[in-house]
This record gives sequence, C-alpha cells and structure tokens, in this order.
Amino acid sequence: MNKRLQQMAQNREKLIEAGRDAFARHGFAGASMEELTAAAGLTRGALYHNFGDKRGLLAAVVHQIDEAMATEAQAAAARYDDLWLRLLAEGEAYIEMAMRPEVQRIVLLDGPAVLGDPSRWPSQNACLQSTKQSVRQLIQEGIFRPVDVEAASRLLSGAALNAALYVAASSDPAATLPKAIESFRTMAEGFLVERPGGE
Amino acid sequence: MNKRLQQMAQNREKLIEAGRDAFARHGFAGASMEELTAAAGLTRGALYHNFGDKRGLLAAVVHQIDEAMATEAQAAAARYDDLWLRLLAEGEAYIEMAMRPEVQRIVLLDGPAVLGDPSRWPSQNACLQSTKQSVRQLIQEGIFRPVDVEAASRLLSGAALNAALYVAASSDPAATLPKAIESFRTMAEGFLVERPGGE
DNA sequence: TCAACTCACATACATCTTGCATATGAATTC
DNA sequence: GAATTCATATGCAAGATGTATGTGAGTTGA
Repeated sequence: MNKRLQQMAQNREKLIEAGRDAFARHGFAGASMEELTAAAGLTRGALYHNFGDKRGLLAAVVHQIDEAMATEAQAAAARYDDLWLRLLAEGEAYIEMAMRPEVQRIVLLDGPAVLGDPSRWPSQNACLQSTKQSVRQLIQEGIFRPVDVEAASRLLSGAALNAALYVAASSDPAATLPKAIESFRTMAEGFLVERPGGE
Repeated sequence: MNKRLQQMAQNREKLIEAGRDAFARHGFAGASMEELTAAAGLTRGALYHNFGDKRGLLAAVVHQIDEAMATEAQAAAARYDDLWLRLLAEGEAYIEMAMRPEVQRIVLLDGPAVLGDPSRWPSQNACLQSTKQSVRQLIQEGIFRPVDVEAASRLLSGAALNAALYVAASSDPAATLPKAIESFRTMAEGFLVERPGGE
C-alpha cells in the first residue's frame, strides 16, 4: 500500500540521478530540463512539482553528492587513530574526490555560483562539519594552536578543495597531485603547536 | 583622425563598464544583454561585434577586475621591505578586496563557473603571478621551506580568496574578518622554516 | 464495492533570451 | 567626391524556463 508515496520517491530519485548526469555533462546552464526529464522517463511537470525549479534540482543533487563525500572522507580518516593524521587523511581524501569531474563541475563550480556560498547550504556542507569536529578536538588536546575553530576549519577544507581544482586543471594531474598534497600538508602544519621534525 | 577606432574603444569601455555593473547586480545568468547594452546607450549588435558572445564580455570584465586587484595588492605589499610581511600583506589585501560583492560575484563565483579554472584564464590570474614571485624569492632566501612554487602559490592565493568568501558570507563580517586573517596567517606560517616565536 | 476526491504528473502557453543574418549609414580612402 | 569598409542596428528563428490548466491513477470513506 501507499503505492503513490513509493512511486514519488522513486521518481525523485530518478530525477536526481538524471540531474546529476546532465549537470556533470553539460554544466548547470547548459543542461536542458526537457532532455533531462525525458532521460528519466518523465516530463518537466514532475520536476517542477518535486523541486520547484531548476535550482531546486541542483540543490538536491549537490546535497546528495555532498553527503556521499563526507561519508567517504570520514571512512578514509577512520583508518587512523591519531587525530592529526586523521585530519590529513580527510583533507587528502577531499583532494582526491574533488578530482572527479562530476564533483568539480557540480559541487565546486556550479554549486557556489548558483546556490551561493557552500557554508550557507542546507546540507551545511557535511565535509566542513567533520573537519570542524577534528579541529576542535585537536585544539582541546593542545596539538593545534588555539585558533578560531570555525575559521580554521573553513580555511582547511577550502584549501583541500582548492588544491583539488588546481590538480584537476593542471596539464598532468597525476604529477601534480603529490605536490598539491604536500603543500596542503605544509599549510595544515601551520596550525600545529610543535612542528614535526623531519619531512 | 581615426575617429572610428577611438569611438570603438570608447564603446568597448562603456560595454565593459555596463557588464561589470549588470553581472555584479544580477549574476552572469541573470544579466540580460538587452538591458545591459541599452544601459550603455547601445544595442546587442555592438556587443556581439566586440566580444563575440556573452561569455566574451564576461571574460573582458573579469580581466579588467583581475588586473586592478593585482595592482592594488602589490601596492599594499610594497609598503613592506620584508618579503614575508609582503606576502602576508598581499594575502590580506586579497581577502579584503574579495569582500566586495562585485569581486565575489564576478571573479570568484561566476568567473570560474563560466570561464573555467582561473589558472587557465588568459589574464593568467594576475593575483597568482605576483604571489608566485614572492614565494619563489622566499624559498631562495631560505625563509620558506623548499616546496613546489606553483602548488604553494596556488594554495596560498586560493586560501586568501576562500577566506574572503567565508568572511563575506558570515553573518557578522566585521567580526569574522580578523579571525579569517589570523587563520590565513597561521596557515601561511606552515611554509616558514622557522616559526616566529610568540603570537 | 463504489463513488468522490486528491494529487502527482503531463500538456499547453506566454515570455524571455541568445545568437545570427541582414541592413544601414558614417567614416575613411583613392 | 564617389566608392568602399565596417562598426553598429534591426529583424528573425530556435530554444529555454516557469506557470496555469488538464487528467487519470490511487486513496479514502461509507
């Protein structure tokens, strides 16, 4: 029973999936709602009913990707016990994820341009939240200098995403990746009370 | 003589000015070429002749702002003799400039989304160039750790712009600004061979 | 079980936008 | 001073979004 709710949820999912594909392939402005909905086996009617407008669909798509990224990054971080190493792993995970064209186009470029600053997104930018958590603990344990948690987290996660854009846009991403990660780590080390000796 | 070239240059300037205003006010997608050109006392004909298409105008506008920003940042940096202080001043200048709505909307949001990654822009992102110069010298003089110049510059200037977006989006920009600047400095200090003692 | 109703989705339409093709007229040139 | 060039204006076609309205499957209540 409740066949309608079930159908509706399924259609929402189809539209988000189609949107994800279309936005990644053509960018937000270049994606045609007509084509997009047709690809999902529906019409624009379904889209406007479910998401209000084109931006609404983008918001839903961004939210989905954003959460998946946070989950993935936390999984990468969870492999370490040391808080500091975890933060680094999280950052590097972001950098690697943001190399995916889909993430770049949708989350890093069109997302901010169309929806505004990420920190204002309803999803609260899940990536940012987990970074904040780590930073707070690091400061409590006296490993990080007592800077403002909000600002530090914001700049750290921003640096990771920025590094990713840089890597992805470079002519030789594979060669650039390690350099970007190294610089990211160097900048993150600025927050440490005691810098690690070698390397 | 050459009244035509003169007139044309003048019209280009008018269109860029009108574009700057319209893009800042309505965003790239929301700006109507019809209104924009009318505001400049011309029609879309002039625009398409001079800039090819809408993106062409945006590129011209971005180029203009980009160069102005670089000039301003270098002026701020020039007030210091110490290279390290100069880099900080440059970064802070970027942060403050990027708080201007016009810069945010056009250079930081729509620019990358429409024209692609800034480091690929014809203007070569003047901001980045001057940062690179500073970093290179700092490494040569042994003040900075020997990291990759390209990557470090990219992340540093990215961090500055990111900090600006963060400040501007915050509910109380005036209160957030110093925190953002502090975190930026802390991250930049990660590149130093010897961290300054106090503060 | 069946009639009434709800509502998710489809369809039709009005409006606006971009970019191109063509026209025009002032400025330059021979 | 006539011919020509070319920067700009004008007319037009294709396509996009968003809204208003229609429709039919699914749900509900007696």
